[in-house]
Amino acid sequence: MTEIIRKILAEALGAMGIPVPERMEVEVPRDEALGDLSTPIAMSLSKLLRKQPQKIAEEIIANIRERGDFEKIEVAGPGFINFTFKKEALYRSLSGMLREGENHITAKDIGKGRKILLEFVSANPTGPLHLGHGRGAALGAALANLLSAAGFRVTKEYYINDAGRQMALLGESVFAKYQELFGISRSLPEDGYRGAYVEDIAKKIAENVADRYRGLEYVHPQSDFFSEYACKQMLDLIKSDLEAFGVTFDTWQSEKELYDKHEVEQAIEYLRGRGFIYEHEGATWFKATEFGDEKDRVIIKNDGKYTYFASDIAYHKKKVDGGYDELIDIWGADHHGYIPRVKAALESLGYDKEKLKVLLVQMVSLLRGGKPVQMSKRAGEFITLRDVMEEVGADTTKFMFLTRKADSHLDFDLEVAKAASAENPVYYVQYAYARINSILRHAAEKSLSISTPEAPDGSVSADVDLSPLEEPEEQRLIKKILLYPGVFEAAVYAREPHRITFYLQELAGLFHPYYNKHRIVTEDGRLTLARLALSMAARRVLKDGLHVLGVAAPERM
RNA sequence: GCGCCUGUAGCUCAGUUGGAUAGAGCAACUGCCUUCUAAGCAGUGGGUCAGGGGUUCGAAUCCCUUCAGGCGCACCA
Repeated sequence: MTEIIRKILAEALGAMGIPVPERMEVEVPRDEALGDLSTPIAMSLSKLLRKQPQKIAEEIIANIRERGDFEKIEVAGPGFINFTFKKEALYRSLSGMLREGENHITAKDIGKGRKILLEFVSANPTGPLHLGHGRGAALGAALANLLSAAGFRVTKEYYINDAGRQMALLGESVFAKYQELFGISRSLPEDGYRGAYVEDIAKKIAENVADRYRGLEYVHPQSDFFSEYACKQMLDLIKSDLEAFGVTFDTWQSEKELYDKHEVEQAIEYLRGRGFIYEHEGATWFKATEFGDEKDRVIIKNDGKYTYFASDIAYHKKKVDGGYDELIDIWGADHHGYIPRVKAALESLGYDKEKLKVLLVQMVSLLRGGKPVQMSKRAGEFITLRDVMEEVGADTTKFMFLTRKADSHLDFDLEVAKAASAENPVYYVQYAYARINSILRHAAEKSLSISTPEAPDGSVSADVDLSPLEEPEEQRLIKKILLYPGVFEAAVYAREPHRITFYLQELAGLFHPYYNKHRIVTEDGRLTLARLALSMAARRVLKDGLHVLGVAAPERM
């Protein structure tokens, strides 16, 4: 519907010789009595044209050619142009949507096949995923679904930090536990890992190799064996946690591999050739300040070891070289200070830094009954993503994450999430979907069903006469359903899946009262078919939206 | 000290990139199942949009400032 308004506005402005603004705002008026859709465009043009908004609005209206779809178009308030559709126009749009099936939503093809590399989670394989990772996972997966549905070619990537000190620490921690299994006391390294999972891995190794490494020192080659084994175990655990959470990846990029294939060296040498690398006090530095960062950054320490940033340069070079039109990184907000240097790296490599978009996910505070849950990774006491999934459920957890925009802090209260489970927003939306399915089943028993591309087994064509839908609840529902493509599009442009979440709650919030007040399946065949068609349309949008969010759409509850 | 994020109903959060009288869910209170699913519905109460200044036709939204919370400011990852 918003598309129709934009089109006729553009035509009218064109006829008036006014340049069409890039972004024409079309919104739903606060009060439905004002109209179905509204635009403040006359007010925004007021300054440019040096005319009163009301006058401009009137002129625009006078220049609108195709007004056949509208009951009325009028100026209101300080200069809004309000549009009210004819019922027939709404019925026509809804019929079109039913006929087109899934294509209706993605038909616009915003992405036009452009390639996006979406990197998210990328948690170090040194411990299980926690709730903050879950938030990134939920957002990343939803964003990938959203962008894919909009016609982008999205690759979901997980970057594995399997090189460097942390892996050595993990290996040594496991090694210490392994020795303990044979009654040999070894102190953990100072910053070692203490979780129960460390012991689990040690036990697994003992099962496999028995006492082969008993009593040895933590040096090559056993150090490599332990750290690599532990890393693999952790990755398996992370993968299975993500899978249980319903999040999958297309590619897993290993940091170690960047070193093994000399891609880090090559990237640095390339930059050295361009004059952005220098030696100072025994270390190798990158001239980040040339590209707007606060200070230059060390990439090789004076002990000869690379910093994390060194491999990140190579990694992001690899990303761009992969032929992607856009890179999206989802990071925890605690890494925000890192953005300027990575952008600097991209620029120094000769790439457009605007290609990279970093989405920051704010911290999650885990509460139980209003009190913070104490978590200490060092002591190995923390609640993992899996714990939360088992306690409150994956769908609820995801939905909670996706009802917030990424950059706001989040209090996740286990008691609230659980206690409210019966009246959780996620169930409200899912219930609407399940309820519609129940109605359709009921209708099918009475040999009443309608055929649409997604339900081809029906006996009646989608060209149902919708004109019996005259109740205000029905009008509201139709309009809300027809708004979905616009909401979807806005969510895509803003890269904000949470807009879908809120829309779905609103849609469910119209269907439930409708259901409660009116019967879908009645003695009146014409009315019944029309209502079934409306329900089908709502069902499709709910299903599509839930799919984007990565939340289950249950046939029954 | 500097930088980034946040501050909206008792609680958790939206607010369509500056638009009309600021919304939803929880929580509280009152009603509704013989009928397609009560995980639902109908109704009631609830606000100095942290405070102050500015920009303009118009500000929760943009700018400045104060306050509060969080997170960063490594030759850590």
